Amino acid sequence: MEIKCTYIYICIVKLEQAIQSTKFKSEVQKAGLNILYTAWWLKTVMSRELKEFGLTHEQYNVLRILKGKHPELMCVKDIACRMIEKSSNVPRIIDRLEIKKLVKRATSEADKRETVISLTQSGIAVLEASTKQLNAVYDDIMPISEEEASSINDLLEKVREKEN
Amino acid sequence: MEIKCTYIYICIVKLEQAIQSTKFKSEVQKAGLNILYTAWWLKTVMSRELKEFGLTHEQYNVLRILKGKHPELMCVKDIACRMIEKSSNVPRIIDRLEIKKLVKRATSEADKRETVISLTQSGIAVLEASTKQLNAVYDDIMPISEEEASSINDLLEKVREKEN
DNA sequence: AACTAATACATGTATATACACGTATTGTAA
DNA sequence: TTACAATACGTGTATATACATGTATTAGTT
Repeated sequence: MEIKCTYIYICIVKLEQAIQSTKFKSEVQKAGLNILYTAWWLKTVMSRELKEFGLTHEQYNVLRILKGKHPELMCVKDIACRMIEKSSNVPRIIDRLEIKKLVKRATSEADKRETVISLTQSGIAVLEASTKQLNAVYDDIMPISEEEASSINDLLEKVREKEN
Repeated sequence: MEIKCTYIYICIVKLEQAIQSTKFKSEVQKAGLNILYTAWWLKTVMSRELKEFGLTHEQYNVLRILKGKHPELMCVKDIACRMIEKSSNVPRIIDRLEIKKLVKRATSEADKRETVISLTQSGIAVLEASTKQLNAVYDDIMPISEEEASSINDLLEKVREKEN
């Protein structure tokens, strides 16, 4: 795949080629870099697809979370704790989605501190179309078996074991 | 580990807890989310350490790349192609490093379009101290064997196989 | 009931990301 | 040799990230 960046065109597979480095302190350190690089690569591929729908990666993530509870309303903190990147500024992401009329904001009756968010019909439509596209791409770009995927899941959870 | 975020405190290990979701379309999709989440987690842990040295993750990355060729000078594009996140805006990262006197800019004699960058003594000192700290943390937070790390490396490279 | 702490979220700032574009310099071709 | 394309990198814009702070509301304490 050719990814256009500001300064370079890349077409790479191995980490050594990707970051032009051959000496790693250990396999563990290399794994750390590999995780960071693979995440960047995944985000780049997905963002490219989402762009067609006028969505960023994080905007899509918020829509997907809302869909998970739809037609229930969700408050900002419940969305935030489901985000992949926990430090995302959810109110601001909702700002952009609201401008595009993909979600609606309202003040909660039960607790007036809370802002409750709901998907609009337009939001549902955009989410469904983009999800369909994204799933197709996902299947295509991740040529691994369910068993291999399971191994990755187990190993990554072991990596994070000491979340202390 | 307790990570302070704008809205929440988290103390989690399993992806299901991390993003409050139990239904994944497949192990492959879960692996995608796991990679994204683990990368965010790693960056957060490393950034916390780097903060003591007044460095961001990407600023550290640029210093590390410069060190790899030191005392050779490097131009901006050679730094860019070694970055983990390829879309980083390297000139701007160098701006911040220059303000902190950790690197020096000069125009290349051979090609006047190029800006060549070099580490200052202060830059070397800060890099060495932060690397020492970071390596200790790395060893501590990634409790996996070299063999397990190798598996991760092989699997992630398989994930990116279709970089087409 | 009044006071204080905690919670929810909006907003502000510095930096980074993603991408477009402008300017200077170099390479290439008519 | 003059034009034109390519390259290098700085700069501008919108959004996101990371974090601090302000305001309104609720919960808890005396």
